[in-house]
Amino acid sequence: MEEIKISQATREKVRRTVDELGYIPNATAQALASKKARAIGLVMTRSASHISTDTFLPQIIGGLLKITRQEKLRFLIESVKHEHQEKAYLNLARAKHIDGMILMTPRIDDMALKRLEEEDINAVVLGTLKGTNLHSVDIDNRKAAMMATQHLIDLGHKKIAFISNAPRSYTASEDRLRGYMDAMQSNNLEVENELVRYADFDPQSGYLTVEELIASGKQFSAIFVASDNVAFGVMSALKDHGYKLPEDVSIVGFDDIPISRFTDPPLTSVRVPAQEMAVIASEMLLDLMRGESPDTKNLILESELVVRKSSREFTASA
Amino acid sequence: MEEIKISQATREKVRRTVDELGYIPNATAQALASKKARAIGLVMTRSASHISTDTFLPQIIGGLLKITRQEKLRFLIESVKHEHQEKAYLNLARAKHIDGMILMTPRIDDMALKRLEEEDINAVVLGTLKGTNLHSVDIDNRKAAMMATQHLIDLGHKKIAFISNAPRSYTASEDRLRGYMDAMQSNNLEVENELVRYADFDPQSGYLTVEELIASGKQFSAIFVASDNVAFGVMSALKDHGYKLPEDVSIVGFDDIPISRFTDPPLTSVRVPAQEMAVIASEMLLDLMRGESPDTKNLILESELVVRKSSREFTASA
DNA sequence: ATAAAATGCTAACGCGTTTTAGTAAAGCGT
DNA sequence: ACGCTTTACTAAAACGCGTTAGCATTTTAT
Repeated sequence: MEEIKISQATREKVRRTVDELGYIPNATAQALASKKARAIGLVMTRSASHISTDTFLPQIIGGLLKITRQEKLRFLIESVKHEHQEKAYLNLARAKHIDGMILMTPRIDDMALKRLEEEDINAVVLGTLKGTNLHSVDIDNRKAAMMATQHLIDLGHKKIAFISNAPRSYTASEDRLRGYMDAMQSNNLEVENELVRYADFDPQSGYLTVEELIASGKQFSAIFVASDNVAFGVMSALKDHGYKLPEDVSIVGFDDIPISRFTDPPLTSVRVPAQEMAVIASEMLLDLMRGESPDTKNLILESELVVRKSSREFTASA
Repeated sequence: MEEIKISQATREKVRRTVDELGYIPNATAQALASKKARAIGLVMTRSASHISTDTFLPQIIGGLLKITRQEKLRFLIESVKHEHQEKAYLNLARAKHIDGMILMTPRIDDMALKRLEEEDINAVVLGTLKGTNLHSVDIDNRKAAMMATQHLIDLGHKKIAFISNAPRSYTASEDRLRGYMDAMQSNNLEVENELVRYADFDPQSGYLTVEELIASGKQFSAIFVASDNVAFGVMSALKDHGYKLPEDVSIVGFDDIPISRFTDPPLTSVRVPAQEMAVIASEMLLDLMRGESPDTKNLILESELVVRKSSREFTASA
C-alpha cells in the first residue's frame, strides 16, 4: 500500500477499461475477504414514533453523512428495542456488518452499553454515560443548563420552572436538571418540586406537561425547557392558555435546532453543535477503526446561550 | 424451508447451546453466499446542509425503521452527489450491499433514475417521476396544492402568492405549482409572476423569499407555501416586517409535519402521510425483492387539508 | 561475473456462510 | 425380500474478493 509508481498513462488506461467493462467490485466479497465492512452504524434505542418527531436527528445524520461520504464508508441506521438490548449492541458488531458504531441518546441504566467496552467493539457515544470507559462526544449539559437558568435569573425571574427533554433515565435529562438546580441553589432560589417536570422528547409531551403545570396552580414567570422540540409544545400550550410570550412567561430552550430562530417569539436557546458533534464522533470512530486512539477520550464541545426574544426582563405581570 | 417438524425440546436445546457458545452468524458471509444483502438503502441526493434542516426526514426514517426492524433487514442511508449521479445509483445496487433502494425527492432531470429500470434493480420512488416505469408512492401533489389554494380562494383571497418548497427541478415543486395555477385559473384569478417564487427546502430560504416578495411591492393577502419547513421562515419574515398573522396574511403550508400544529398561529397545512408512505414504499420494495410484483405500480395516497389558525377570511386590511 | 536482495507476477488459499451434489439410510409397494 | 423412491445427512463447491506464498526475473553489491 506504499507509494507505488505507475505511469499516468497506465493508470488512465486501466481506469478506462474498468469503466468499459462496467466492473464494480462486490462490496460483500471485499468485506468478507478483508474482514472490514467499511461501514458504521448509528444506533438508536427509541421507538419509531419518537424518531419521527425528532428534530435533532437530521443534524446528526447530516454530519455523519458528510464524513461517511468523504471516507467512502457506508452508513446504517440501527434501531434496537430497549427490551432486547442486552445483547443487541454486541450482535450488531459481532455479525460484522459494521466496523463501529455511534450511540445516540444513552440511558443511565444501559448496562448493555457498558458491556461494549469489555468486548473489542469500536463505539463512540454521542452524549455522556458515566461509569464506562467508552469514547464520547458531548457538551457540558449541566453547565449549559446552569447558564440557561442563570440567564433567566439575571433577568429577574425567581419562579422558574424546569421541563426536561426526556424521562429522567436519559443522562442528558438528568444532567440538565442538575444544572438547573445548581443555578437555582447558588442564587438561593428554592427548587420547587411542582415546578420540575418531565417531558418525553416531542412537542406534544411539552404541551401536556405545561397543562399539568398550569393545573398545579403554582406560579411561575419563566420556564427552562431542556429541548427546543419540547419547547414548541410548551409555547403553544402557554399561548392557548392565554399567556403572552415573552411578556407573561419567559422561555429558554435547549439545542438551538434550525427552526428555533423562526418561532414566535424567536426562541432563546442553548446552542448545541449537533452536526459538529456527529462529525467529530465519526472521526473518533474512524480513529478507533484504524487502531489508533483518538486525541481525547471524552470530548466536551463548547455550547453557548443564544439570546433571542423568548426571554425578557421579569415584570410583575405574571 | 418448508415446515419441518422438530420437537420443542430440541429446538430449545439448540437455542440454549447457541446462546452459550455466543455464536452469531457472520452477516457478510451470509450475504456473499446467499447473494442477498438483507439490506435496503434510502438514497438521497441533497447536500448535508439540506439534510440537516429537513424536518420531513425523521418521519420517513421512522417509517422505514418500523419495517426494516420487523423484517430484520438492515437499513442504510446513501447520499449521492448530484454531479456523479449517472452511475452512482447503479453502483449502489451493483456492489450488492443492498437488495433494493428507496429514492427520495426525485428531480425531473434525473436521467440516472430512469436507467435504474433498464437494469434489474429493485427501487421504489418516494414521490413521482414521470417518464419512468419505476414503482412509486406519492400523494397527488397537484390536486393537494389545488385544494390548498382553493381553500384560500374560498376564504375570499384573490391576491395569493405561491412559494415553492424547492427549486423547480424537483418534481414535487413543479406539481404543486401547477396545482396552485389550476386553482387560480379555474377561479379566473390571475397568476402573477411576481407572486410565484421558489424557496429551497429550508426555513431560511423561505425567509429570504418573503423579503424579495415584499420588496417587489406586489400586494398579497395570502401565501400558499408548498412546504411547512419553508413556511416557518415565511411566517417569521412576515412578522418581522410587521404583518400580523393571520389578520394581514393567511398562510397555508404543505406536509403537516409534527410541529406545524404548535406554531403561532397553528399552521393550516396539507397533511402528507409521510410515515405511511415510507412504510408502504418499503413494503413494495420487499415485494420486489421477493420477486413478487406489488399490487400497485404507482400508488397515490390520500392527503387532506388540515385547517388551523393561519388561514382566515379575507378582510380589506392588507 | 556471481551471489544476494529486491521486485513483478501468478496461482492458490482463506474468509464463513449457503447451496449443491452425493451417499447412505430408511420407507414404500409388490 | 427386492427394487424403487423418498428422506437424512455429509462433504464439497461456490460466492468474489484479499492475501500470501512461491517462482521468475531484474537490480544491487561485491
